[in-house]
Amino acid sequence: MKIDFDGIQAFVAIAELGGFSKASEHLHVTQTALTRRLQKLEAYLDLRLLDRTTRYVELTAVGREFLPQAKSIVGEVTRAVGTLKDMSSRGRGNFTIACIPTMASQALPAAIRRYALAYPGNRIRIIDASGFEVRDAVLHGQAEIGIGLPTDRHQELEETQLLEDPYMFFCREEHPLSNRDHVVWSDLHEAELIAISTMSANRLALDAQLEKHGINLSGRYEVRHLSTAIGLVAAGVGAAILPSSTLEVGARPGLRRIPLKGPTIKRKIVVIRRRNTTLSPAADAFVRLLLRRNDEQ
Amino acid sequence: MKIDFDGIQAFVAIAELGGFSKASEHLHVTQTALTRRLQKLEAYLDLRLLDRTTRYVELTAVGREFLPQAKSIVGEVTRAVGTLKDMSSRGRGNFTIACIPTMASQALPAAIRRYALAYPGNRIRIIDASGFEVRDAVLHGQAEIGIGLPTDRHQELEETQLLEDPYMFFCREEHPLSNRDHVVWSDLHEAELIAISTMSANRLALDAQLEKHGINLSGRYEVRHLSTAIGLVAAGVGAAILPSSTLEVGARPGLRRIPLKGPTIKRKIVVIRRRNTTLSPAADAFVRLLLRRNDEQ
DNA sequence: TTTGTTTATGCAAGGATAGCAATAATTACG
DNA sequence: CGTAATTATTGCTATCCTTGCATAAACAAA
Repeated sequence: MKIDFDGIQAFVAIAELGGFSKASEHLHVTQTALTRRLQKLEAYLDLRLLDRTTRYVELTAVGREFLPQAKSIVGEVTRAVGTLKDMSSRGRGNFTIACIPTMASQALPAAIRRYALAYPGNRIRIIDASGFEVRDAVLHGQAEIGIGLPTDRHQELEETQLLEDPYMFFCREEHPLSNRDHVVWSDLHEAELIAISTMSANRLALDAQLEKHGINLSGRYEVRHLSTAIGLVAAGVGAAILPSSTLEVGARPGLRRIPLKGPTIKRKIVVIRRRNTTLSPAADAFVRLLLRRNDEQ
Repeated sequence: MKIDFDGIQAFVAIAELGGFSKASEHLHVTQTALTRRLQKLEAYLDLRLLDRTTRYVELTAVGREFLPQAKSIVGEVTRAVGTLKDMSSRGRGNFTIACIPTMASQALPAAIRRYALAYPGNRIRIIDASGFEVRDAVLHGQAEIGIGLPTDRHQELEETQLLEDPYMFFCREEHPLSNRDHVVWSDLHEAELIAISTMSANRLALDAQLEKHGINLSGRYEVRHLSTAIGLVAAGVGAAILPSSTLEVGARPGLRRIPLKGPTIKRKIVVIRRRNTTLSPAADAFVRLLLRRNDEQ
C-alpha cells in the first residue's frame, strides 16, 4: 500500500489543534475529509493514534510516541517543498558560475549588481579560473554556467555569444604611439611586445585569427596572465596586445588603451552551459539577464 | 494542492537507481506510473528535477540540491511507518507500568519473564510505588497500566480484578501460634501486632473489611511499608497480619506464614487503566497475558 | 539505416477522495 | 431530567486521480 502523507499531516494537525474542526480550517478541507484521512491512516497501521469522542481528542500512547516524528516529517516536507516552490516561482536559489579573470573583474560584477536587485538574497559562487578551467568546470558540473572563450565545440557544451572583445594596443603614455587614436598591426614592433603564453586559451584564439590575416607576431616576453602583462606594460617593460576588457579606459593612470585596426580582431566571449540540461531558475535568470543586456547594447 | 509523497519517493528511486525502469521494479509499480508521478511532482513545483532522455537520467542542479532532503524525507517516513506497523502487527514497543511493591517483587517479575518470551526486545519501565501513587500514575498518564489496590472508582479509571490476596498471620517460629495450620482472628492479641500505617491504601482496605465483620484491631507498632513490617517480625518484635503475597512460603528462614480464617479476609489486586483510552499493542498484550494467566488458575 | 532500449503518451477502467447532508454521541445548561 | 449545542462519524454521490496496457517517440550503437 501507498504511504499516506495526508494522513500523517491530518494526525499532526488534529493532535496539535485538539480537534477535527480546528484542524480542518487550518488545512482548508472539510472536517469530513479529516475524519476519513485519519481513519485511513489508522486502518493502514491497524493502530489507534487518537482516542476521541465528540467532546475531546486525546493522544493514545502510540500516538504520543509518534507525534514528534510525525511533526518532524510534516515540517521537513513542507519546508523542502516550500523551498522548491520558492525557487521556481521567485527564482530563489544559489548557483555557481565559472568565469575567466578579465570578465570576473569587469563585466561580471556589474551583472551581479543588477542581478542582486532583482533577486535579493541569492548567493552566487564564482570560480574564477582560466578559459580551460572554466570549460571543465561547466563540463563536470562544478559550475552551472561559465563565462569564457569559445572552446572546441564539445558535444555536451553549448555556447552562446555574450559579447565581442576587440584586441587593443596597450602602452604607457611615454610610448611613441600613445597619442594615436588608433594603430594598425604594421605599426607594431615585435621586439617590444609582451605576449601571452601559448598555454592560454586566449593566445590560441588570437593566433588562430591572426593567421587568417597573415599576421605573425610573437613577443619578446611571455606571461601567463593578462593581469601580469598589464603590470609589465605599466612598469615600462613594453607594450602589449590585449583584449580591451582587460582594463577599462582610465582605470590606471599612465596607461593608454588604443584601438587596433587593419584588421580589427576580436575575441568572442561566450556563455557556456551543458547541453540538454536544465538550469536552476536562479542561474537561468542570471543567464537571461546577461544575454538580454547584451542584446540591448 | 496536496503534497505528493509518491512523487518524492519516485524522484529518489529514479535518481538513485538511475532509471525509470529500475526504479519501477523497486517500487513495484509500472514504469508508466513512475513517469506520471515524477511529471506530476515537477508540474506542481514548476521545476525540472531530472534531465532525461531515453538513454540516461541525470539530476538537474535543483534536483541535486533536493535529493538529500528527499532521501531523508523518504527514509524518515518509511522508518516511522515501519515502526508503527511493527507495533501493531507484532506487538512491538515499550510501555510503562505502575505497580505496588509486593506485586512488583512477586507476581510482576514472573509475568515479565513470560512476556519477554513472547515479545522479546520490548522494554518495560516499572514505577514501583504505593497504591495511591499507582492510581495517580495511571490517571495522569505516566503509566499506561497499573497493578494495585481497588480505588475510589474514579470516573476515568477502569479496574479489572487480577487476583485475590488473603491476609495471613506472620510470626517467627518461636511464636506460640507458629505451629498452627491456621489461626482465627480471636486468637490474636492486639498488643503484639505490628500494624500498617493508616496512610496506606492497604490499611484502609483492610480496616474497611474488618469493620464489616465487627473485628477491630490496631497494633502496638505502626509502620508504612509491608517490607518494614516483615523486618520487625523477623527481628522478633512482634507478629503481623499482612497480605500473603508479602512473602512467599519459606522465603525467609525462621518466619512463618499462617492462614488466617474466621473469616478469611482478602485484598483484591486489580489492573488499573484509564477508561476510554487505547493501550499500545505492547501494553495491551501484557494486560491480556496477565489476565489470561489469572483465568487459568 | 536498422535495431534495441528506454521514456513518454493516449486511452479507458478502477479506485480513492471530497463534500454534502444526516446521524450519533456527548456535554452543558436550563 | 430533558433539551440544546457541539462535534465526530457515516451514507452517498460526483469528481478527480492514478494506474496499466498498448503504443509511440527518442536516442544510441551497430
